[in-house]
Amino acid sequence: MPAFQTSPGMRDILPADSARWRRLNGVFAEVVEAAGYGQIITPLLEDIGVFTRIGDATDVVTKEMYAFEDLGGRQVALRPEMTAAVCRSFAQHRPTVPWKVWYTGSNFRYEKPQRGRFRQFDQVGVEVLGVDDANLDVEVIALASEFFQRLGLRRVKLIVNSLGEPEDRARYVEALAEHFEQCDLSEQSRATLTKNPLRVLDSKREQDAGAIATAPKISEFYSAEAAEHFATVCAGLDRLAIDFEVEPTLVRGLDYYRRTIFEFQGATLDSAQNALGGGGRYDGLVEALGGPATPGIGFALGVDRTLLACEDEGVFASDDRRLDAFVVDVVGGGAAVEVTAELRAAGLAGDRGYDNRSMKAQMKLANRSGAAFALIVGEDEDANNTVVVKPMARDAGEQQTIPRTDLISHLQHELRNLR
RNA sequence: GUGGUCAUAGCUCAACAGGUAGAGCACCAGGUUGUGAUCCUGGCGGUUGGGGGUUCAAGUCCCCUUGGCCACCCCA
Repeated sequence: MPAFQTSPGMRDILPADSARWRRLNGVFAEVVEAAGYGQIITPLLEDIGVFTRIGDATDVVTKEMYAFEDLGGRQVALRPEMTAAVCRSFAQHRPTVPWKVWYTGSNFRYEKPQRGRFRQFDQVGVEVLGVDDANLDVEVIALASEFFQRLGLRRVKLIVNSLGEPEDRARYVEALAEHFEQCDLSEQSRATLTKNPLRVLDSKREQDAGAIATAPKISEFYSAEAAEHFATVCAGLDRLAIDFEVEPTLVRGLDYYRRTIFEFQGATLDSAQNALGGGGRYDGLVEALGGPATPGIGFALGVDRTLLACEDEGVFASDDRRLDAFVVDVVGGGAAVEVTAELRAAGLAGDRGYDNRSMKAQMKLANRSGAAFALIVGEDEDANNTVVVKPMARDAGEQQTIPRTDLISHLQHELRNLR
């Protein structure tokens, strides 16, 4: 019963998990940097208008924002997503296009937490501004796909769809509303219908299944350009041998999407929150934020959910931390301080015991640390300028007494033999 | 926001129909006066999430509250 604990939906990522966290970020950075993307770091806090001005009617911006007035009287919000912030940045700095950026960081949404859903959650993602080419859509989807592959995930399902041009989408929404009006929808879907008919397609309730199955299809409303754009995307994915399914009911959450949209689902995730990530085109978003008319596309992947999927697929088999050496300081003198510093200066990973604890206690620490060698500094060693080097592995041979001057080169030699 | 469910030691969990809280793991120490991982012995550790009520007596029953989990919703 601690006096304080993390606020609901927020948590500490402790060392055991943060290593995986770092690995995921590392893999992502490798994949996207190799494709010409540069990292962008934007503030956690933005003018609230960055998120509201785009006219999004979703819960994300209407009900779930951490919004408040700062001490200067500005209306601000913790970012609930990254895309709008990146577009704001584009409109502010007007970089030359194509502008290809990637990011990693936290977002905030005031939702009720459950498995795979937190109030502070991390995403990695990319955004590209200023390119209309459908082949870019292919590239962006391929990058996410490559990232999952590189992580070691095998059972990630890709679904894609196109919402058509804005006019196509508008006509479709109208037709959809008309259709659903005549159906016996669930109460919740009826409420959704008045806000955004598209999202009724997302309903998982059985009562709505029939109405959704008989609903008009977006593909019937595509203009020639939209149809061609989408066909190019599908052909490109085929060409790269990326498995995907066209899912006509995929609409994605945020309202600003146009044309290509896609989502990655964890096939193994036994959870309601199985969307690992998704994205799409949002031509028009930059303009809505006061910039020039600029096409855009991107995706965001949930770090927590991707890590859950990794867990389920057993991707991280062995990730225990390993030290090269652990210094056991029996005399509590300066020798151990020097030895530890020399280790680290030589680029070896080393820790040590403190508080003059018994040799036995410190050996236990050495064992627990996973160090390859224990370096014992006792009375004799301190007096003779030597260190006992003891291999910790079960069958790694006898310990040796080594002169301090030879310690580092001896260790480096021994470590090489271990690998 | 709605619904369900749960809350006991640092962790995982016990405690018959209300009788005054226990185990494993972890941690610490000793067995081994300079040596871990095994083994043995011992130790530390809890106002049973918080508050109120019923009762001679509440971890156990009732109410409120806080938090976790799961689902709806929403979405990553």
